[in-house]
Amino acid sequence: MSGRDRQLAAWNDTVQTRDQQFNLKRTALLKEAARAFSSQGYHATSLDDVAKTLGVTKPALYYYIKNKQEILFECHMLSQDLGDRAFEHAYKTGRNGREILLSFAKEFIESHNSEIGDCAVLVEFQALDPANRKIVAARRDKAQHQMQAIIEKGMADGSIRQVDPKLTVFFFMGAVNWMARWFDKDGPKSGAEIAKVFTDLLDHAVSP
Amino acid sequence: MSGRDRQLAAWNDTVQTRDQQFNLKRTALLKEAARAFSSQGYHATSLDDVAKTLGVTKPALYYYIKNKQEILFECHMLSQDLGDRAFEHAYKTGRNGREILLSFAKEFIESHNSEIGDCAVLVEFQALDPANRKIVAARRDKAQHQMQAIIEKGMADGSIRQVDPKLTVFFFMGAVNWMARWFDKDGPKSGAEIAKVFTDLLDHAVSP
Amino acid sequence: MSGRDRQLAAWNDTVQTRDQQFNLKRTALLKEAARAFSSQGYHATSLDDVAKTLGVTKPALYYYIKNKQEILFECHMLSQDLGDRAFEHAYKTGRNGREILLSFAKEFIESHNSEIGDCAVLVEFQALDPANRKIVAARRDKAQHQMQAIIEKGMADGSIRQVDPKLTVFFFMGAVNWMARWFDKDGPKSGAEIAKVFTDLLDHAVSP
Amino acid sequence: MSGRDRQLAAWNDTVQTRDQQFNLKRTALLKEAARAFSSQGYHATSLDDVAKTLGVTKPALYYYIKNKQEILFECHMLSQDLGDRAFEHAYKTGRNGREILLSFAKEFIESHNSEIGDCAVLVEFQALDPANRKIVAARRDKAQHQMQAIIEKGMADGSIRQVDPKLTVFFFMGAVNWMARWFDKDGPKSGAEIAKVFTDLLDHAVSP
DNA sequence: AATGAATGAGGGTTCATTCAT
DNA sequence: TATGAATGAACCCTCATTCAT
Repeated sequence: MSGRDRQLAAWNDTVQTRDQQFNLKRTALLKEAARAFSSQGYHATSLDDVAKTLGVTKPALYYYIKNKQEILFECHMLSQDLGDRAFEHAYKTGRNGREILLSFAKEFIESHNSEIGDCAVLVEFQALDPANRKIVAARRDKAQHQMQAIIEKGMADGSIRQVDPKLTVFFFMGAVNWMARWFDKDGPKSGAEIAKVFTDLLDHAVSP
Repeated sequence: MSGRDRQLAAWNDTVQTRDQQFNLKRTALLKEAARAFSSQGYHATSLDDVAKTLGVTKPALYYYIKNKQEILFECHMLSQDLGDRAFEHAYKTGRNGREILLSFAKEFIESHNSEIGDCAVLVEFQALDPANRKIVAARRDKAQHQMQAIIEKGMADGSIRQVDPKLTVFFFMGAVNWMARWFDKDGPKSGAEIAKVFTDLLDHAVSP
Repeated sequence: MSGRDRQLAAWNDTVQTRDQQFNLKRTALLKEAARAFSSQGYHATSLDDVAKTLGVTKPALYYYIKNKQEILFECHMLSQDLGDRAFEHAYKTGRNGREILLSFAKEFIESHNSEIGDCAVLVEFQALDPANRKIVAARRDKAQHQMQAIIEKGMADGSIRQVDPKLTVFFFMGAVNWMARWFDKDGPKSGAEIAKVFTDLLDHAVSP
Repeated sequence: MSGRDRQLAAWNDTVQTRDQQFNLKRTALLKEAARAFSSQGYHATSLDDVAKTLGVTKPALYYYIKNKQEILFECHMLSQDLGDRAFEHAYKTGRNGREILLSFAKEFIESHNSEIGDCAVLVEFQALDPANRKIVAARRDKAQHQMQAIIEKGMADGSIRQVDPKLTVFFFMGAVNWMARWFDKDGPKSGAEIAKVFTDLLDHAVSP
């Protein structure tokens, strides 16, 4: 059962309670939108397209969301939640800076490929409303600082060579964000395989 | 004299011949559009914005270009020209696979930061018309294969460790393409400095 | 107990028989709609607003009315019923043209302020469907002629000076209809006080 | 040549300079919109209707105005300008409170019937945006106070009997505003005739 | 008797594009 | 060469209305 089909199933499945139904459908909407935003971009995605894919008409979407902006904002929130969880997991499993960094990297990529859309590392920061942008930017900056701190810790404990922490984060996050534009869930490599390769490249890039 | 001012100067400079004038202005248009596309995206950039920045009205642009698509297409061509030149330069200066790869990487980043827009590594492949997309995709695939061949050569001559060539290319090109979204020519790091750091990270990522 | 609360009470009160219940709730609906139409206008009032004020959801309204038009039409009917009753009362109490006119005026204003909404002299004739408009126009014209006849009677019996009967009716009805836009039941003047002042102004306007 | 035709002529007339042309057309737009708002109401008037009457397509209107709200706001401004001019004229011509009041009343009605739309005493205060409403309300309140002051002056100088100044203003302005709903420029009475009748009724209503 | 969910029609607004001047 | 003016297509969003439950 492919990702798209799973979403449509979620939209039509009817065994749950009202509330569960609502949340399932809303999530299906967000995932499909995330997928579309990732592959075509926010402005190039019309709500008509999203609705058609979900098998409903455009106004039906407004039962679940306030407007198009809210979809984009919620997608960012979902993505950042995955980032937070990846951090938590990494802190628990890694024993030094480098291990924490690599654990985060792997988890971050894998979770984005499996949980939102079909690889919906979210991309369109600039399309956010000023108010929403502020919120997203705050979390994003915090995450960036967390990554930098991990790298600095690694440089201190000797597990990471001397690098520019900030640019190293940008370097890696660029590689990851860019996946949204080329990743194909039906392609030759699975999300997990890509996560492994990317993590390995990062490993060598920063190892002493 | 900053990049923006230089473009406006190009638009208004009047000593050249008709033909030179036309080409200068057309190039100024493409650069400004590339800059805008890079920072906000193709669909979020209106021709009104571009025209206003250049100090003309929207219909004036149509004297220099056929339509908005043509701008995007030409920007891709410019970017790919820079890629080709970076390859040529790299083949001349590198003595083994790794040196060629790194030479290309550095040249590619630097030239994009100095010659088109203010770092206009072009980003919106999906916004191209089918016809244009085919052309751009062909060149892009060729460049990708060139990079892969360089990596394979490096693995053969022992200058590059065993990696997945294709994903390594995607990894690095992601990091580079992503620059368009965050690079600030007035920021703390120059394009050349970033090129150095990114090349160094790539170096360690692939070195044996 | 304020007007709004009374309506909500009507909606929720449950001692009556089925039929009484139905009629009470339907009337509560019409009154609240009349109030909303009067203050914001027909097109600016959404059924969602009306439903929310009544503590129900929008589709529930359709149990009591056929559609939004019907509400408007029924409001006009209610208002015109009040007009008819005011005429009956005036004919009984007035002894000459002027007394009849003033009696009607006072009764008309007072009844509108107390019985429908919080002063819902109905205003949106133009928003009626052609079919409904025809019906309402017929009654309205009849009422207008009644008023003109009263004025003419007054001019004949010497209690009213020579005026243009039709424009005098328009003059006064304009003043009254306009109340819907500014009357505030919690304001400094009660409906009865305003009725008195307006009747007095009319009195002097037409007295010999 | 009727009012509607005159507007269309204004739209198409081409002898003036660019700037004059622009202003003429913008004014024609505002007048036609004022006419439509007056007879059907703001929300019931679609820009498509306005455009069609002017012989253009809807987006063409946006060359002259920012959005629908701006039209409504500008109409209020035009109307209030006429009010200001009527006050000035009245202060000059009237020798006591009553004369000033009546002079204002006559001028106000006449100018609205001849200068904006076909009697576009503006009506839809509640449809204004909060920001615009604040501005319009300030001017409206000032005008209301001016009228009250005139009435008080009349009561002081003995030319006006003891009345409630505020309600008297509301009474008369209601009669006048209501004209927008029934006045027909092709009807039996001209604007000037109605102005005369209404002023006469006001005169008797307030005279000692 | 009332609700959750969905639809179709319509309206405001933006924007690439054209054309006469 | 460049502008003013206008258009058509597309999009977001609202709302009255329906229907199964």
